[in-house]
Amino acid sequence: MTEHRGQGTPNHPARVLLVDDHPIVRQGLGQLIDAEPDLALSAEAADAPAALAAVEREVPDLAIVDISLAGSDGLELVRQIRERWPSVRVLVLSMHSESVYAERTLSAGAQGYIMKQEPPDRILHAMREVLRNEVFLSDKLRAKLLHRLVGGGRDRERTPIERLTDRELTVLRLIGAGRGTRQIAEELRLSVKTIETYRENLKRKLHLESAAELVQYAVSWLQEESGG
Amino acid sequence: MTEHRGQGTPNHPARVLLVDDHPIVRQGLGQLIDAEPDLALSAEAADAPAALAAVEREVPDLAIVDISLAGSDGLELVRQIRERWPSVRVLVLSMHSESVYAERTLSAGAQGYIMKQEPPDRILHAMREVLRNEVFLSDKLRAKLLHRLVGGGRDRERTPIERLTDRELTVLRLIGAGRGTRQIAEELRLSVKTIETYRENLKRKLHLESAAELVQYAVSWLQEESGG
DNA sequence: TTCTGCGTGGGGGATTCCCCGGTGTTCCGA
DNA sequence: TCGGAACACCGGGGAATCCCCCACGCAGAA
Repeated sequence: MTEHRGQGTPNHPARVLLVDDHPIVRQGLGQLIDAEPDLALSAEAADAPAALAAVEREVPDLAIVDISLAGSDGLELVRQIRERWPSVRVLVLSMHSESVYAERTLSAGAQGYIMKQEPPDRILHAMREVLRNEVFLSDKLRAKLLHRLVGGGRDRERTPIERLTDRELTVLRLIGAGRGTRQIAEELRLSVKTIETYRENLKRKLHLESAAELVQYAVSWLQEESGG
Repeated sequence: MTEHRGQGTPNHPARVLLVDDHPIVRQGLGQLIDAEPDLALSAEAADAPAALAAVEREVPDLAIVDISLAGSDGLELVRQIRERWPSVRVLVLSMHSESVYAERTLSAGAQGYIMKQEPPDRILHAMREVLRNEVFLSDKLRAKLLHRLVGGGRDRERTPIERLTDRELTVLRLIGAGRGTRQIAEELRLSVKTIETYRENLKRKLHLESAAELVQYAVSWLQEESGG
């Protein structure tokens, strides 16, 4: 087996780029990385343009990206990094609960998703897993995805959104637009019961646990759709 | 003039308590404080109960509190600290834009408000100002508050969000995070009926027509809050 | 044909929505 | 010092919904 760049041996520590708009978070992560002999801080960036410039300049082994960057979209940054520098692995660090964002970050090209609430040693573990070319996810999320593979035949490469029916997609848009069940039924000239069925199907297919989470998902998905 | 405790002389460094639910942020702030001879890290806490226990045990000179603690309300924590230990000064550290939260934190008893987007030396400066018994705010916010005192027309220039009650704002955040009514009631240890009342008030104050619109509003508001 | 997915609808209990009402406290101005 | 807001909290009750089941017809695929 040929040698991989950035495997993180003590002789050649893996070079890490931090992308977060909070200086304190960068400081905390930087210290965390400095204390590890197999990791080295390559550069820091506070926004997407600076991050892309740093990637171009440094071509790090790993980029840790906060998806809720000020102004622009962290997801789009992940997409651009992975598209133009496939060798740069990406670990997404977020303060949001994984139910809404984790799958999107993976389909944007990230190799891992971890929350800021996690303890430092777990974050280090996530970084090393991603550097070893493994995918890092919480056990809960991993179970979700595995469960899908077992049941699903050829659908595994499709994003959850793409597995939705036309009608389900229409209903999802209307939910994201702030419409209630009865209102959707009237607009589509369908029974309220039918809309309820679609909402159930949406919850199941998108792995959401409640109607509240469904609306949250729909609104943020719709914003991402129309906003970039 | 008698000597004040915790003035932060090199002989008696000011003792600082960190309250934040993100370990990385605590690490970054902790390192920041350790590097300063006039400041000393007293304790850390990840949630409100642990913070209150730490205050009781340590009685620090300064508490740095993140208002968006997981689940419960950081504002309420500030209130309780200031009520029971008036000698403990509080600096609120937040990722949210100051226009919404800064005034509330001041009237809850905090002596300062600073955003996580600020550079570390400015955060240190804010800590020292508060320890010197000065109020720390950004110039912009300081001007805004003065302007409000001069001009009598108070509510005219206030955004609908700024007219919300503290509790209403907390509930709005939880709605935007995808929580249902029952879940919010459990997290805040209140009756379901109380949460229903807050939702009604939110709808009325934000000029929304239905629960669906309220959730839509809450989700998109929270996204632009945490992203900009 | 049989099977599977899709669009459509229903039953029924639990929960929420949405309007009404109330209490107790705090704070502020007359 | 005496209202009178504003705020936090809670309840009743009927309508609407959520959320778990199920069913039917129809198209295309196996």
